Amino acid sequence: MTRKSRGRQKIEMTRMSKESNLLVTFSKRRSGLFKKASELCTLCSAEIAIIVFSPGKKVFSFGHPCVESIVNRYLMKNSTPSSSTLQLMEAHRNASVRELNMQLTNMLSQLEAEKQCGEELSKIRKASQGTCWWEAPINEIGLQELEQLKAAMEELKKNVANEDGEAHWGGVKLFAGCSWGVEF
Amino acid sequence: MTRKSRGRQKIEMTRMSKESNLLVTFSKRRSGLFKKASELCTLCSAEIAIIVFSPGKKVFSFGHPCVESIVNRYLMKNSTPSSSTLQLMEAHRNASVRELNMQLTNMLSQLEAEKQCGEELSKIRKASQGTCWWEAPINEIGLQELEQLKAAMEELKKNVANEDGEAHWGGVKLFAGCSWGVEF
DNA sequence: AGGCCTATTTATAAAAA
DNA sequence: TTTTTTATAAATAGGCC
Repeated sequence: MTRKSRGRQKIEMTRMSKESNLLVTFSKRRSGLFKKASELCTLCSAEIAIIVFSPGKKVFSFGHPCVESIVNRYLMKNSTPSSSTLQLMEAHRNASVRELNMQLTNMLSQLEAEKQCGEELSKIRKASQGTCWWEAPINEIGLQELEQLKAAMEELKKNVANEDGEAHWGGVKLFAGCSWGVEF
Repeated sequence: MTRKSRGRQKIEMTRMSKESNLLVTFSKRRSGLFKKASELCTLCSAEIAIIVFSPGKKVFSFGHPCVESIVNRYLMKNSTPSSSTLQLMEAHRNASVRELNMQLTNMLSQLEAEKQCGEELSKIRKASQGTCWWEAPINEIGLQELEQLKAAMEELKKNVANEDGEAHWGGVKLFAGCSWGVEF
């Protein structure tokens, strides 16, 4: 009787040369991997997440109890301000930061206008001091605080515009941008 | 001759009852799982990340080329505004959002002061219109824009204070908070 | 892709080191 | 804990549907 098959053959542990073989092996071994994972989960009460990108960039995943919860727990443990964990957040917020930057530019011109407005008021009040009976008392602190606000926002604008992704303001890291999406 | 061992025995696929056995099996099968994963990577040019939490909550991971890059790619693909992917970002930014809220409160009082300042100016200008030779021309647009800015910031403040984690402003999602950390 | 088959290679349970 | 041993259970390469 002729052998129906030579049975399982030993293979060299390098990238498989035949693309057709590679595809079928990928499929078989991927399911084997997921099976091993699920066995480890049930036998030992382990929690496992597996993410696989195929040679064709398709994504497969296994998770017990689910991928997200395990990945989040993992990222929580490993998150430090400068770690690459933040890269995801950066990517998600980049558009938002640009938006914020634009809004800040708008706010700055608004505040510039307000400052000039305040200066006019100051001039007028000085010039007319004690001469106009109708002049109400005005809080002197307004202009001073406005100056501080303007300086602070200019600092913020400069830092947000930095390209190193580590903007600071007064020694405090700017942790995330915000998209305001308002038209003044 | 007496058998030295009965060899590998079939086991039931449920949580192992003997804790000592469970520990040994976890260790062996975990390394077996990681070996299978690395073989799949080399044979098929796959990219794999595995995160394992042991029964004792210790974390083990395998990644080729590295866990972070694969997890990030996975999260990118699966991120939708309402998905639990955002929970991580939420957690990272919650403190920052509180800070932002505080800053906005400060800015609002600043702007309130500026608005009153502008109103005083308006009054004064109206009252002294054409009567004071030293009055410089003042840009009327300042106050109007200030009103808009104030309304917009109040809206933002209200939305940032929302606890559903989905603040909006003018229909645009607030995608991330920002910690300014400035003292006015 | 997803099963089935067979012969063979691998993984591993149990015990001991 | 990891490693070794032994004997056996599982996984799988290469076919073929």
